[in-house]
Amino acid sequence: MQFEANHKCKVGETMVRNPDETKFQLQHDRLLKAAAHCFNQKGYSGTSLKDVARQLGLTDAALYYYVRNKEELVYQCYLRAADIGRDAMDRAIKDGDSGLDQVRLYIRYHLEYMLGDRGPIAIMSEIPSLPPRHRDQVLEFSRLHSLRFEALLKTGIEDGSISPCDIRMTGNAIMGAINWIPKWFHGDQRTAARVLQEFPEILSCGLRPVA
Amino acid sequence: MQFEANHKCKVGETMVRNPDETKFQLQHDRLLKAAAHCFNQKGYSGTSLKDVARQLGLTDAALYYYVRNKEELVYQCYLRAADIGRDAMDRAIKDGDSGLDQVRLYIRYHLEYMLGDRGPIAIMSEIPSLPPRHRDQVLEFSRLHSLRFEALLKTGIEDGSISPCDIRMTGNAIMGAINWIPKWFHGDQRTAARVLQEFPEILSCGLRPVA
DNA sequence: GCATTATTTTAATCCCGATTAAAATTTTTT
DNA sequence: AAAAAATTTTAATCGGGATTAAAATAATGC
Repeated sequence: MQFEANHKCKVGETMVRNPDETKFQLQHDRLLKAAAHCFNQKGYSGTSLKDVARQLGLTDAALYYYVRNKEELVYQCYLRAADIGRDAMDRAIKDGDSGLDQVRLYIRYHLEYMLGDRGPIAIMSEIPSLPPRHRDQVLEFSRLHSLRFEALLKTGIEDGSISPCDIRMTGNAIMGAINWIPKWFHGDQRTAARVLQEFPEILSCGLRPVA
Repeated sequence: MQFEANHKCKVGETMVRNPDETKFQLQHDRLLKAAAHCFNQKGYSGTSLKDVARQLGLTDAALYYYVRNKEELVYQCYLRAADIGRDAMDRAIKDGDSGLDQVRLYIRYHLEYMLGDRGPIAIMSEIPSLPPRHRDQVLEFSRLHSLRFEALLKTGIEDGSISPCDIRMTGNAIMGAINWIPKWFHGDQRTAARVLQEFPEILSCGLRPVA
């Protein structure tokens, strides 16, 4: 994903786009993470741009250099979250053997991202409050992701690694448990390790066939 | 739990407390449910009192007859949620046989309340944004509830109905899956029945000993 | 070191939502 | 039906947070 600065650049005329945008990219990335943290903590409307800015040692007005407005900030946070989720899913499908295996790996990879360098990731809990265009797009991404996850379950049931179940509900349960993590996890590495250790097993062991 | 009107009543003097407070109670209860619905949907800060009032066919100012302010509204929603959770827990412990049985029953009862007449129930996702006094109290209730749930798991492990696991993480996973439901459930009875049918099994089948 | 571009701040504006007091309406009591 | 109490509305205040423009500062290329 590529994000652009808010400032207008007449390319090839007076102003020139910064050829090496790494500085901007880096700050922009920090911004999305700080925002994700705040949004997860206090919700979209509950966090002021000042809150986010404070974490970056900036003024609220400074954020407008990186983002058109607050709504675009959540939007981009959500896009980033979708990206990361997709990434975890892709890897799980590639690396996984059976369906159960892929499910377990997806959970693992996703958690590694959430709790590791790429975290915090915004939980998409306020999609309805986005304006129609963005909402529909994010909703579509979210729907797609759910479908892919459900497909893993289906695969598992077909290859016998997962015992038959209501795919939709099972998917909702597993995703819910994952999405709720930011509500009680507050960054200590001890706990992060424990989550990484336990969750993939907890969330997938109920799927195994009784044999 | 008993809630009082915002209006001051000099009992035994000029003004007399309404002897039959059922009208007030009823409206107050409707208010908490409407608020819970909004809060679950758009978050605490994201919902205006006007939003809540609209659902009741009232003006925003009218709500102040029932609660001191917006914060007290969430607070009471959370107290109500705690009450209902406690209720489900009490019944589960009373009715349940083994630890696993109690866990399953707790999930069942809680879902019946959430999706039935007592719903919607506010998910306590914004405890941190309450003012210190209320926050600490709700946090305590929440902590207690989690402990009781973990105790069920412990009982189950001891009586052999649940296979050994990380109690804390398992509890978090199950509670998370439940708490997330309002994010995707939007009131259709078809789905409600399905949740009720599937969730207790999904969330507890992973606990059984492999044997 | 100068000129240009990139980044941030200062200092306003603007609007929305919470809150309140007083007035109006509805309900209950007698 | 009048009086009292309960409930709701109207109309105002008030502050906070989003947003913007212009100015200031930092960084970079030459």
